[in-house]
Amino acid sequence: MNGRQVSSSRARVCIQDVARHAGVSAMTVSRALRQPEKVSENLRRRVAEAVDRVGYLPNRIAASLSSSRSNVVGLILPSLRNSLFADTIQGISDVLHGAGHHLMIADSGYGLAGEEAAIRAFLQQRVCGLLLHNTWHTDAARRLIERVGVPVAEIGDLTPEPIDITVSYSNFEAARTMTLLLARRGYRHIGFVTLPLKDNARSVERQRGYLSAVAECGLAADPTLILELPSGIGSGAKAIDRLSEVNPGLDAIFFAGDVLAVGAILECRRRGWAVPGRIAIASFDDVDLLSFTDPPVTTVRIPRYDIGRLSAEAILDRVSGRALKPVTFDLAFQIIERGSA
Amino acid sequence: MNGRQVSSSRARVCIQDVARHAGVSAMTVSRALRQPEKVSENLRRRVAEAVDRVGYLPNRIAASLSSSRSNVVGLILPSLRNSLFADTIQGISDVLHGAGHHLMIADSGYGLAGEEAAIRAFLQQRVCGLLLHNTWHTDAARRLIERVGVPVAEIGDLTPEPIDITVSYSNFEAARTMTLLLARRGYRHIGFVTLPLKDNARSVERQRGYLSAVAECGLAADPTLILELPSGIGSGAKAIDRLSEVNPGLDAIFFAGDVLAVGAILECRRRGWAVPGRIAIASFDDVDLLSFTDPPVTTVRIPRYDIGRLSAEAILDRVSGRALKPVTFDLAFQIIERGSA
DNA sequence: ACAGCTCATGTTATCGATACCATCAACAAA
DNA sequence: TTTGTTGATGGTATCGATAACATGAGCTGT
Repeated sequence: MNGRQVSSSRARVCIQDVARHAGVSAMTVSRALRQPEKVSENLRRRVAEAVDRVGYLPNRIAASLSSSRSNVVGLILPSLRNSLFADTIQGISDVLHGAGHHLMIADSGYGLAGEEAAIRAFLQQRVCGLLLHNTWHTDAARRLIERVGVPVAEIGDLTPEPIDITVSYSNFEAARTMTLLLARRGYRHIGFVTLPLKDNARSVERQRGYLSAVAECGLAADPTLILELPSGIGSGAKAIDRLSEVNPGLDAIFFAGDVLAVGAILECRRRGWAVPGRIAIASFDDVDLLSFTDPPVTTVRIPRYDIGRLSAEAILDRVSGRALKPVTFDLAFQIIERGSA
Repeated sequence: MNGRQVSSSRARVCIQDVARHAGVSAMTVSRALRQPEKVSENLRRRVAEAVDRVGYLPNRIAASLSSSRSNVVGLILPSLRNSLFADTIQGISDVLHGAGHHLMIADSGYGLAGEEAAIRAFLQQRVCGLLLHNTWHTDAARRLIERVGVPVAEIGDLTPEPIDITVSYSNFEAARTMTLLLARRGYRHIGFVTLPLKDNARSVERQRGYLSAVAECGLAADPTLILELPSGIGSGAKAIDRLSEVNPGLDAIFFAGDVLAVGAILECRRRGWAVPGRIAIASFDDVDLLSFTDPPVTTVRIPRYDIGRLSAEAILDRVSGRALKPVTFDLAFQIIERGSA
């Protein structure tokens, strides 16, 4: 007897104890719980009884080790603070929990190195799938994932070099489409405000979309029309300030993310500028607030909940062997035309 | 040889393989990785080399089972969609990941039964600690937690019957204080808008705080001044509508949560009502938007990030044995006086 | 020079469940 | 009656790491 330390107070109940109480073997208990249809009616009842008599809580850690099968999916986001991710998380969670799986969350701190660290940590936890919001990754991260062979879904953007599954929309097309809309409406000096570009494929793609549209329309690609600002409402006001100062002819601004546009609307009102009379405003991401401002803001709506739901489903399909090959879901974004442009 | 199915393609590397390559025992590898100071300089190097030659990823599942120690903390929120929780999650995550721990998240769907299910699931995953936003729980949930003996921190409110650790602020006092402020400012017909009360201790406490303040000031506890509405900006406008219709004398509204107040501000502007001239508005939770509206909104600021940080720290202290007893952190809320009241 | 220590490393049993195979009863087919 | 088949249950090795103890080399002090 190799008496390993056992915290005496709380008696850990294991499957053996249940087996004893039910007068069967551990194996049978395991089966009765996981494949009730495989055991006799009678046994099923006896086991169920024993389970709650002794207060048995199956040990998923042991089950995972034994079956080399995990029921945890890891999600890595740039930041947990950004409320835009909330819908996606809910979509993921709804699917996973509905299927008896669990969700682990980490943030990359908006950095590739941070993402790699999180991936490594999750692989050590033996997650059965990974959901990555980033589409840029370090080489080491890609190698790790490939070597382990874990299913991965990238959900932040469509990408030319997917690791595996992709469930997203085209940031490029979304930004391009919105810019074209502004041009079609007759705006000729369209400012563009982007969130930080560093390590952020989505921001870069949106900017490319803007530039592409501008070129298509034969408008000047004036670098003074572009501004990179940190997230937050305050940045909206700052953008109005800076862009209009340098570009007197400015007649529209496309805010490529977050709640920037709300700040801009408020700032315009403060200045007494008519929107869209004096300046038009467009946004990215349909935060519900945008429909309540005066005027309500024209924006790109992203199917965030669905991205979460579908990506989780794709991962589960892979985990369960129902699907085997990489797939790409190109979810449609939607332009919501409101009064601001 | 009991050939268990092994997916042949991806060779799982285990500690034994590292040991072989380094010419030492598995135990030594384990030590070299976890307690480098316990092995010779020389070995440390050889093991490190072997680790990345063979591409070893420690299996935390096996480690947990073997040591009966987990490095995963479970967090249960009423909903993942609510962006108010984002700061708290970030606080928790920062602490946990800084200590090599992980975060599992589930939502209770704003229901006690949902919470119990999530707790049970997390205990099966053998989390080393639980963070609960609710302070109301089913009896079964309380029994489960007690029997397992896992450290728990309740973070949504201070409570007279804590399970264990509490890290929060007093919803009652916060609401009471704000209501008193309004009364002191001379408002006599103070409306109160609450989020749904069902299964939600926080909402109930806030309402109690309001009622307590109203009573203290000798104002009438008029039930027509109280309105229960679902979350969302739209509810703000609806509240203005309904309350002012029934109560012509209404001179202030205290919105006890979420972004309700923003909707109200926007609605007032639409109606051309002066704030606070025609009606004063106060809010709960300092969403940054509230400081950008016109007028900016007087509100209660909750130290959400700190709640996350401190609760995670408290759990880790308990897990590591540094702390043993239940504690309560009563974090101060803060009244932010702005122009709306 | 030898008991007594310390420090580095190895051996073995174990955590709790599951995969795989063995077994055995009941029953159908020949 | 015998063989084959099906269905229910049990036995044993195993997943991959770690705790606890064992070992053995090098060192100290008297």
